[in-house]
Amino acid sequence: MVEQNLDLVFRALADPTRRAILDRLTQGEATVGHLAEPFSLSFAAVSKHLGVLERARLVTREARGRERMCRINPSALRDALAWLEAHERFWSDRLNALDQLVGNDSRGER
Amino acid sequence: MVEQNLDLVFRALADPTRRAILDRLTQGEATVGHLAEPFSLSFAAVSKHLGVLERARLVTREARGRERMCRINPSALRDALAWLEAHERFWSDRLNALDQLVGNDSRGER
DNA sequence: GTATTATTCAACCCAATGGTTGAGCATGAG
DNA sequence: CTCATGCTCAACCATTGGGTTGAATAATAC
Repeated sequence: MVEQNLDLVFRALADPTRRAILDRLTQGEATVGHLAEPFSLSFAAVSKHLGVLERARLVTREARGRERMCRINPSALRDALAWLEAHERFWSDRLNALDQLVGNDSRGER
Repeated sequence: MVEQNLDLVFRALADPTRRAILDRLTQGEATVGHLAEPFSLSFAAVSKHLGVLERARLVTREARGRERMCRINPSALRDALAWLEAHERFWSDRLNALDQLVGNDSRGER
């Protein structure tokens, strides 16, 4: 997994519209038009967002007639998850250690 | 956990310098100057990066004498992890289902 | 007190982002 | 064939982002 991929993936995830699109796509594939509906955005804007997701390899677009079917790209997801899991594991350990150090259960506090 | 926090966290993670800083901080707290060393960047640039990480609540800076000690912020981390874990779990399930559907083990392929 | 060190702030530059609109291009419908 | 549909592309605009430099602040060293 290349460092640069992480840039693209995290940047892609940093936008609420794009996260909403991803959420929507977890319910199944959808056309660009269908994906655009919920947003008060121009068609082209949504198309651009899909471009960002596609470049991050989080989504694939496939021409189907004159429509474009979009779906989540599993293999790319694994790369991102690998990084996240590694850090999650490390940090979780560290957090537990910190909790003990502090001597209270500060989990979930804000 | 607010949507906007995710924006800040993911955006913060989208930069290789900032990820390197985080990696460095997992080995223990460090001053701004110490963190800046490995990079061929101005002091101010690193200070800015730390500002981004701080605003995302991934890092805290604490004045210690004339130095500023930086460390990873556990409680903020938990918020981000909650989101990541939820999606990881969902996607993992979906990926497994896809593997079975395709009828091969495509895990980790590129 | 003065000089030095550690860090931030402010102003600036340039490239990239997120948005718009309007034209362009296939494909499907009549 | 013609027209409408679905989508992308290109040009543009305003804002943000990452970087720089130089001045400002604050604590330590001498």
